[in-house]
Amino acid sequence: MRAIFVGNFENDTRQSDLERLFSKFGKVDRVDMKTGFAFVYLDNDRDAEDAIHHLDDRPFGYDRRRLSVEWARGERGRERGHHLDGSKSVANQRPTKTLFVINFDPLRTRVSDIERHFDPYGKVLNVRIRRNFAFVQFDTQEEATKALAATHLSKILDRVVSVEYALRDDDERGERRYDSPRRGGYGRHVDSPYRRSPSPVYRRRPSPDYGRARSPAYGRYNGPVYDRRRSPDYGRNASPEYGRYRSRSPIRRSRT
DNA sequence: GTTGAGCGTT
Repeated sequence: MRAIFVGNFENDTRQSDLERLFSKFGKVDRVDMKTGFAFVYLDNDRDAEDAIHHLDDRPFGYDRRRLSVEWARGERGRERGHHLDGSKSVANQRPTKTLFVINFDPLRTRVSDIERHFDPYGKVLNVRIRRNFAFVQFDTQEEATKALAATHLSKILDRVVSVEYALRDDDERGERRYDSPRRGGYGRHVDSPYRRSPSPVYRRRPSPDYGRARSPAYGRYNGPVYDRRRSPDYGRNASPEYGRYRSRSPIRRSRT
């Protein structure tokens, strides 16, 4: 089952919209909704071909933008056993009571939604959303494990989510941080004459800052973006300058 | 125009 790439739909297009659209051509296995594009899986590749032929370049949605529909490029789009759970296939080894949840709709999903979603599987102690992912902490490992099994690839607000064990359990979070400056002596790697990191740590992908206001530059305005329909202002245009890296200009002024 | 976001701070 190959993945079909779908692009150029409106930003408020939902997974179910695509599901509905593609289901006319065959059984939809799943839709992996990303931002601005999505991957659709039809059980039958023949049906997929069919869908591609019929849907590519076809006006869709309120704005009647022309969809881009084609076979997904890249390895992940090809057959290769499908660990296409959206995960990096290197899910976490070590079970933790805190689960890492990703791929929900970062704009609409709230803590309460996630909480409600995981609640049936145990006592949820804490839910935190950060950017495009969330952490759900359970009281016990059993609950967490059970919850993971039950919710991985389940839908939250219409989006299929990936659930994994978090790298760090909420419990064990940085107890060692500012514990006490130089106690014991596990700081042998810190006393180098150089600063911690001399070179600017390359940020990983410039992942969008969901939840936070991304200064202009995120999402080009192809025209009026406020009258799409619905509420013109979700309140996220506030905070004009959220970034500290506001001045990326060469004002490095090496201390003189 | 777009091809798979990935581990957090009180």
